[in-house]
Amino acid sequence: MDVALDPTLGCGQAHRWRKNGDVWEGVIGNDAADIRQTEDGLEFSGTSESALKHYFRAEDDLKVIYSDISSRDNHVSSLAVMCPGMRILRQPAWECTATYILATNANVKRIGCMIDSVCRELGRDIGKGRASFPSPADILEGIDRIDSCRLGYRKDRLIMLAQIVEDGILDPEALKEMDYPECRRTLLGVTGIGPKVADCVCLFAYGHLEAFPVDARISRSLEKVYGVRGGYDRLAAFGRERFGSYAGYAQELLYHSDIIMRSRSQAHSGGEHPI
DNA sequence: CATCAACCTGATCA
DNA sequence: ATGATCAGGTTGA
Repeated sequence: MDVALDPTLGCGQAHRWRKNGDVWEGVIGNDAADIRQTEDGLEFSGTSESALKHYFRAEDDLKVIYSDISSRDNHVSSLAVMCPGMRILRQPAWECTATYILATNANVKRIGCMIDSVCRELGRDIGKGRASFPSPADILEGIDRIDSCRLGYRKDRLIMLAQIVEDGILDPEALKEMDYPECRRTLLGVTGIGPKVADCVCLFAYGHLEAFPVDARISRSLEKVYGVRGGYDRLAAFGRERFGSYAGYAQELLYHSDIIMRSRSQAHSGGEHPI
């Protein structure tokens, strides 16, 4: 399995990975996993190889996927060359849905803070100072401690989500059987899940690789690179039509390149040299 | 279907 | 130092 850890774990599709030296520390399911990139693969502890392969979607043939989206678009083609080994993850359905409900209208840093505190306050200790992402029952049982997580208006949305899952009104497992349109439609029925979150969950949890989530970054990229502008549906449709059945991979490449570009331009803009 | 203000909170900027 | 603005959106009018 060819995978580049840095772009895969560091580009914001999953929010719980932190790089400590050359080791990526995080949580996969209930495993406190540590992963390190070596010359010829991965070195890992705290989890199993099968769990790792599942999480990294080892069955995705990057060669096929990259060449498909590259053949459709020159810009993405050059990004693919610059960023080999970036993979879409397969995150646990419940966790992914809950974290993306929390990840609305906040910057990356704050999203990380919110999710960390939710795990710390409501999840279970899994060793190495890490905690699992809380189950719906964990959240409902610890509901009196949730204020300390400072989720703002996301708090009620998270509680409602936990409640409908606990009540069996929404079954994250059942959505695995659905195709992309049905999965998306079902998710959109949940309070707090709009088109962007629905597409993220479709892509990062349910493996609908044709999903093309449009966030603020992608919106900027599409305008800058392709001169396309418009509302959510228009931009998402553009992405799916242009990049095809692996539009989600193209989206991640565009997203990742925007991070690189913006961090570069910031570094050259001057004016932010503290001390 | 497009537009728009309001919404928790914490960081950044003027 | 203190107020405005913004940040990986969603909702309801």
